[in-house]
Amino acid sequence: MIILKPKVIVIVGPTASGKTALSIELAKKINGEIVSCDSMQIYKDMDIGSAKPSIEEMQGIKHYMIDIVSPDERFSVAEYKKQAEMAIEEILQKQKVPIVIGGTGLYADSLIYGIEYKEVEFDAEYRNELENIAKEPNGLEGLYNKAKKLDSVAMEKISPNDKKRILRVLEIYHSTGKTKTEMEAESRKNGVKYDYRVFAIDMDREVLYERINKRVDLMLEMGLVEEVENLLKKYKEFPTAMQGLGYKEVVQYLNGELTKEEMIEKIKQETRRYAKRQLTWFRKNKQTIWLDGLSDMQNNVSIILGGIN
RNA sequence: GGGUAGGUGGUCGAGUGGUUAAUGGCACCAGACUGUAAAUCUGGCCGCGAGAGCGUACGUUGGUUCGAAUCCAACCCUGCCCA
Repeated sequence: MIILKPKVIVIVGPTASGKTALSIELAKKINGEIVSCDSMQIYKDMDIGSAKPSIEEMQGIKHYMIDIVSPDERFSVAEYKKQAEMAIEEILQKQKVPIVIGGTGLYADSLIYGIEYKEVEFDAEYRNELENIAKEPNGLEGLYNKAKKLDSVAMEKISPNDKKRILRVLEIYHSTGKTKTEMEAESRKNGVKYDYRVFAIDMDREVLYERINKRVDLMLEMGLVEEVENLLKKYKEFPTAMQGLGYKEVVQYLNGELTKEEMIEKIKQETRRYAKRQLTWFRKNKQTIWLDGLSDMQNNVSIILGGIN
């Protein structure tokens, strides 16, 4: 007898494509609960800028993976994967349908492909050391070559300019004694735990960009600047949280590096570019069923219902 | 009205007689992506063509020249200064 893996619905899509509304509609219809897949909504006190769904919007549907870490803590995909799977398990135990929803492709893939992240200690001192070397003239080039000697396979895909990934290759080796390539091979060993059904929302690019622009204006009206001011007051450091779109620009504005108009334009522009990158990511998965964000929501719900049977 | 600086590809901005379809930045498009991912990086980017290539381009119209975005003339427009 074949044991079927439990079904898990995944809905991805660029910012401002209507994921929240669709997911809640769907959850109501199929007795589902929502697992957020968003690298910024995990942070507490970052509500407006991360477009977190409000209590009213949630309409009583339980949401997981929102407000789970403090902005002054370091977070990572590995952490996400672990906790999100626990959430999925919990929902399944309740005989409900897990709906993973969000725009962070890396996080979504960690679930969809069942990537197992082995323990890798974060060594702040080593990171620092590497950062300093990278700052020197030809420093990055040296690190690139060093990484290439360690793991030429991984480095084939990494540009000599890609500091972040070069550092990562070195860090992995530094703290585990294994290469990134070895780690990746191990990470896929266990296979996928659930029967993921992936849907992605797309929409006319121009309309999407319009919606993004409007949403940024709305965020400002809702008090994004005040939100950032409060964050800065409340927390001392932001190892990962301040990478969030909208947040770093407001900080620049508060520091006098940008005028208000420049800040607004920059947030809009960066958000548009981000949306484009998200779409690129989602296109990679050929199993994905695409939805048109501009078509009727009930229609999209039906497509999803059809896609999970 | 006088003087002066200028008008370059979607935009900003180099280029001052020929390897110039025109450096670069930005936007835009496409792509990559396994522990910072709303991050980081790569490629393309006048039109047509798979390509060789062809066509059209540096305010306008003429001119000089074997050859002009680059020199000359007139005109149009913009900024600044003086009236």
